[in-house]
Amino acid sequence: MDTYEKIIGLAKRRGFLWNSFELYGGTAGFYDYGPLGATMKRRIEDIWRDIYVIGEGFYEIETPTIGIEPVFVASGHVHGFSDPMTVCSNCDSAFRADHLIKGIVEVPDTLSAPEIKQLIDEHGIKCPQCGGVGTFGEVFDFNLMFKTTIGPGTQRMGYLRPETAQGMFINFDRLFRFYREKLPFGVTQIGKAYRNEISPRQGVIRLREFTQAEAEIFINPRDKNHPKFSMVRNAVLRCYPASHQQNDSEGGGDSDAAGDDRAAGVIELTAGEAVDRAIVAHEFLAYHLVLTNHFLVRAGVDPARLRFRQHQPDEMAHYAVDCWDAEVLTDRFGWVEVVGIADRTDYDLSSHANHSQHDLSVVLEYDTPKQVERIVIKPDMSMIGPLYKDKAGKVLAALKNLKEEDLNGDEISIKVDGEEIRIARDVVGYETVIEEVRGEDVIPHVIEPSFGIDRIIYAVLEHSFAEEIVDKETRSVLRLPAEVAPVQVAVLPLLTREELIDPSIKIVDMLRRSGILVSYDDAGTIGRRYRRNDEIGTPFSVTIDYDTLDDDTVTIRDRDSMLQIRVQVRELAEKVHAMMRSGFDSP
RNA sequence: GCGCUGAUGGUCUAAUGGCUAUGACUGGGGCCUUCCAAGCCCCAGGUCCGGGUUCGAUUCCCGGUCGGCGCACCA
Repeated sequence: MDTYEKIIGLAKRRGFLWNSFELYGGTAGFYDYGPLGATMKRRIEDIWRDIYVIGEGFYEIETPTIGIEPVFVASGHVHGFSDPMTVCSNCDSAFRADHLIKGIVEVPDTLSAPEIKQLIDEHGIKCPQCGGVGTFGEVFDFNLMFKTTIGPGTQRMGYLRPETAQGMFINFDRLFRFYREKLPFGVTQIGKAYRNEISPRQGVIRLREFTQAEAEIFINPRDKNHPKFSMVRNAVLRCYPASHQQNDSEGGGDSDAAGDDRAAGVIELTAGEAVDRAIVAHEFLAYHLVLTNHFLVRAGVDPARLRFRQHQPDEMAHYAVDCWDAEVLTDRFGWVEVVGIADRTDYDLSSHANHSQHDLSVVLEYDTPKQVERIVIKPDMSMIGPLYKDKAGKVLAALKNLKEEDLNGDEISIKVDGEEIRIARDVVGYETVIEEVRGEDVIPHVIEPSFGIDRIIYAVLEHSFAEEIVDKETRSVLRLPAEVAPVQVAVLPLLTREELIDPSIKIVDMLRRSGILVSYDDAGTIGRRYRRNDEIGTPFSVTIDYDTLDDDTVTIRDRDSMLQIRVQVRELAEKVHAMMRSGFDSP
């Protein structure tokens, strides 16, 4: 049994993760979070909020999970998020149609489905599976977005969002005002996204409905330095730069098997070095690599099984400047992407500006207004008007665009509708004025860290899972950080006796009132109950014994060391809170 | 989506063309028990779905669903 099986088995048995719709036979690509899973997920999301919403001041917004068609036309998902496919009628194998004609056309992306089909037929493409010629059926587009209709009738198309990002981009102008028209600012969203995967497998690693936590940070394209970079300059990152990935068969490599040397190309360096040596494109991106690293480790990812892999140039979206994936090492799937951190430039805002016909540029005010010398051209319209009649308007516009150097000589040459027109110099007057320019129009660039919460939860489960031999028995333990454990304290009467149960119940109430997630368990022997709690990652167990009745003390038992300390009941809540922050207080 | 393969209590598993479908673990109740899955008694719980063959199907056949592996896919 490999680790994946153990984790999924444990998660199923103990109420972390269940296959959805199991009562009706189940459906691939959907998972339910059970009581412990949902609690753990919420707590991981809260760590994320603590870092991004509170720590960075990036407010969280909430936008619909259904989007209208124009949004996804602008984002490129309607056209780009689908793949042309075709099926061989002989062996029923399905193929990417554009891949079949790769050797024939340079850019198959631009072709329509019928055009691809025609090329396949003309060139007698063989089926890679069975070798059949002329066996391919029609080429059809398979779009990975779930489609629906909005309102009665079927007129208006809607799509379930394939990412949460677009909801933030299309609110840019509102957000910019909210943040009082200053760059940089950030906004976040945690929510569901949907992709109708062709063949989802690998359990929770590839889902049709999943949770994303995304931040969109709008920055000044002229200044990608980060105001707080000095605070993270010395933070160490495990980087796997594109230039070190040559030996990998594929840049992606997220699910290729084995390979113990995969760490070979990984280098450890500080964020400062990464920027100084131009390994990471700029400070803003490096700052967010560090922040991502903080978050993942705090959530319970093993730092030794975490790396930042840079996208290869051909792997990156064409508009992106630089892109890094946080990857975690898993037992069965190898390195798996859990976070993508990209500089998306002005691609999204420009595209929405074009498609929506709304200007999304902002004025960047200079610190001090610049004095700019400018010439103002003053043509004599009483001459030009009668001379050029219906063309006069265009002539005027062309003249206004002239530069000072164009005004030398006796004649001025302009082009109107491709025709050269010469105008006597003395018809056009001009003067030089000093203007105050307060700023310039720019479209902000976007830094986007995008987190796959479900994958992170799986990674945390796997990385915190351990089996150890204690007294010849195997002890399964989830070494979850106290901050993410779905049960923080188990309260256990040493024996199932009324005189111990009564004070135990009182202690449960007391701890719960102080905000601790408590479970109470009096079934079976004390050892069995410790093991049960080890398996779900409960960091501390409080045991009530006969000494409790005498001197009002209880023991606190530490999940990881299995050691115990004795504390006064009146100090218990405070001690537990302290230990959840800074670890078990060893005897 | 294609090919191969599997599916029996919550979990793991045995067996079978007809008989009360096996066992372990877990779970519930009780006895015992003064700190790391001890023991004893009792209880609950199962043949993935649909169709076919058959007097009779959990078992054989076909289709579906789900899982695993390989191929393809993973903006």
